Amino acid sequence: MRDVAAVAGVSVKTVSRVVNQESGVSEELADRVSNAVSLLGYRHNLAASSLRRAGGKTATIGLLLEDVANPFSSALHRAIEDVARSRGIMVFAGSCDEDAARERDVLMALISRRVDGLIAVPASPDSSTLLSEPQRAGTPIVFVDRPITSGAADCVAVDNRGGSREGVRHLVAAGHRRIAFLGDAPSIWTAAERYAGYADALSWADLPVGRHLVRRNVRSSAEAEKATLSLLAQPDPPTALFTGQNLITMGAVKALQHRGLQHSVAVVGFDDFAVADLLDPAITVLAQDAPELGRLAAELLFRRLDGDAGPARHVMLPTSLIVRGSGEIRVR
Amino acid sequence: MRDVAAVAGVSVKTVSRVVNQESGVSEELADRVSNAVSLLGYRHNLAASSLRRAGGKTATIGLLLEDVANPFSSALHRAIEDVARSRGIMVFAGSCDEDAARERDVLMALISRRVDGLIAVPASPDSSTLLSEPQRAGTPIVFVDRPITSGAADCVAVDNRGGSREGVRHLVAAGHRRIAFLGDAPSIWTAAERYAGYADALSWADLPVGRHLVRRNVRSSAEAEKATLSLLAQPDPPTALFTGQNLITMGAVKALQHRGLQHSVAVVGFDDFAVADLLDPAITVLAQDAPELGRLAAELLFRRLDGDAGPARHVMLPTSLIVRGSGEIRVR
DNA sequence: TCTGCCCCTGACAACGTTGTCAGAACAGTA
DNA sequence: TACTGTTCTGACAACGTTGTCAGGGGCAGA
Repeated sequence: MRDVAAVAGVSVKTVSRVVNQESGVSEELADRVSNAVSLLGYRHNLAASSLRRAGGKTATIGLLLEDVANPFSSALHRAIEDVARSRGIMVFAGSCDEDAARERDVLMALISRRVDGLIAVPASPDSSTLLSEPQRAGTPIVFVDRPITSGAADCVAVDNRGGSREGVRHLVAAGHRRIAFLGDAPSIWTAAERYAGYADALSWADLPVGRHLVRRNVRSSAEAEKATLSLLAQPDPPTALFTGQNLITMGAVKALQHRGLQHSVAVVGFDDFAVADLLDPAITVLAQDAPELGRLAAELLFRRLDGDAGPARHVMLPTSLIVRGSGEIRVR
Repeated sequence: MRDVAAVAGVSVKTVSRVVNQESGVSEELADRVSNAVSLLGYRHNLAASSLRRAGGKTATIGLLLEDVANPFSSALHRAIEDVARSRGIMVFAGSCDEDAARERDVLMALISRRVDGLIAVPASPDSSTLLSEPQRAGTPIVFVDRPITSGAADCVAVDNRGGSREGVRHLVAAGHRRIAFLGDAPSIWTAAERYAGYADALSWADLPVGRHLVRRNVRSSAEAEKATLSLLAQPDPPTALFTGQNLITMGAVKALQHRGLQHSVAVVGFDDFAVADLLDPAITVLAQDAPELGRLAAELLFRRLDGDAGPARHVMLPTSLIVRGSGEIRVR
């Protein structure tokens, strides 16, 4: 900037004014400065700028995701990026792998970089650092997909419980009475909610929640496949499966295909996935609108950055049941 | 930091020393400082630090992707993140949507933020800004998935042409002589290479490249579906399809299912995708190792950041043919 | 001609750090 | 005791920018 000023024969402050498009610089000087800028290939240094500027805004937000490579996370990421970009803001994204220690590391790295705001999918609902550290630093944080129970904070999530209830009722309506549940670890809030919805629907239909029909610690597609095989090998096997997550759905379908039961055992899965409609039968799912979730979270965050100091808001989005075939297989 | 110094009764420089874990601070003072740090909840400001520090490193790299939400891009992203994190470096990722103007915007935003290095999937092979701007700023850049032709630069890519050749030969070996090609816009380097591999294989087998069997501007799954239907409606329809990208593969499969031809028309696709093995028939694909691609790109970049000033390197990874059924359907 | 006002412009300090260097305190040696 | 060397500490300037404020010049009105 000093060099530009020297070439243009003005002061650095005038260069600063031109670069920031402030008013009150004569056209002639502005032109001289612009020319010097392109001559020297000068690029504005945002870090130095935000250091001095009021509020020290860095035009940067941080994103704590489960895994940037997972389709749900990356759909959130993209939606948030789009909102951020419309305001000239860049996004740091970090993967936490459902691991509290890793989550804390990423959080601290983001705070060190003085992000203006944070959006997080919390690994655990009772993380205290996720609330206290941003608060201490004066950085607003919005939670997506899962709330946090250790304090009040903005949150955008889907109606996991209601959606699951609807999905399981759909199976009941097809005549099923032995409906199995396969889900992620109950420590994950969404998995717990989805199980609760399953239990709701069964009790609404006056059906018992059979322990032998429930698998609540399924962590991967391969585990889902094994768990499904073990469910099917029982004396009184389920006639329908409710799967609590897309990887689990895929594993379960694989197991059904393996046993040649894909046309006789019904499946409803939580979360849509690519080509679910190309399978035979096509898979009935409860879809959640991840882009919308991300967009809303970003807008909540930017409202905070714009000065909104109102009470914490909770936004709940509905899921939608997409009927494709696998969930409409009637009981034999 | 000034506050911490006041509380600990030392100078700011001593606080700086403790925070950076420099040697040569007596244990007593270091303890006093540490206590003051946690008492006040002080957090190191990396932006200010990098402003002053030699070389002005920001411990940050930038990633220019096609779309953070696309599975290939996000797999790259994750692999790069993992290498970066092991060095305490955060990653900015931006989506360019194959659009040169958008790419330029993201690039400039990253340069303004003084990223230490860049990794890019270039939208076009002859972008000059993508080389000149980082060079001017002294920021090393590594290209992934596609090279850039307008100058010498590090690049990590897959053997698109060789892989496609292998895939098409596989179809030829199953007796096919009318093999269609469906691919993305030829302006995208990978699409052009894959088409070249297709043409190579046909000429190797002394088969003509029939214009009526080639569709080179397919941009989405829906377009692929339409294009496939039009190919099949011809008087002399193809007996096999070679699809140049996973969304195209999905669209083509959908069209085949629609016409009930999935068991009579062979398909080999470039790029693997989730549940390709659950379809009926399961889809034979040429898989590329995206995480490895990302890892290698990140390591090349960090080698540059560590001072390697050698000539530009090109790394080429092989693809692997995964035989699953759809590509082994023999000609009737 | 002088006063007052507005418009431009630039000098200077400050943002939160760290590199440089000099000084203080102490121990060891002649 | 005087000198040297080592270890620890702090004052100061600087990184690249912008907020603040004051000064210079031009113009209208008295």
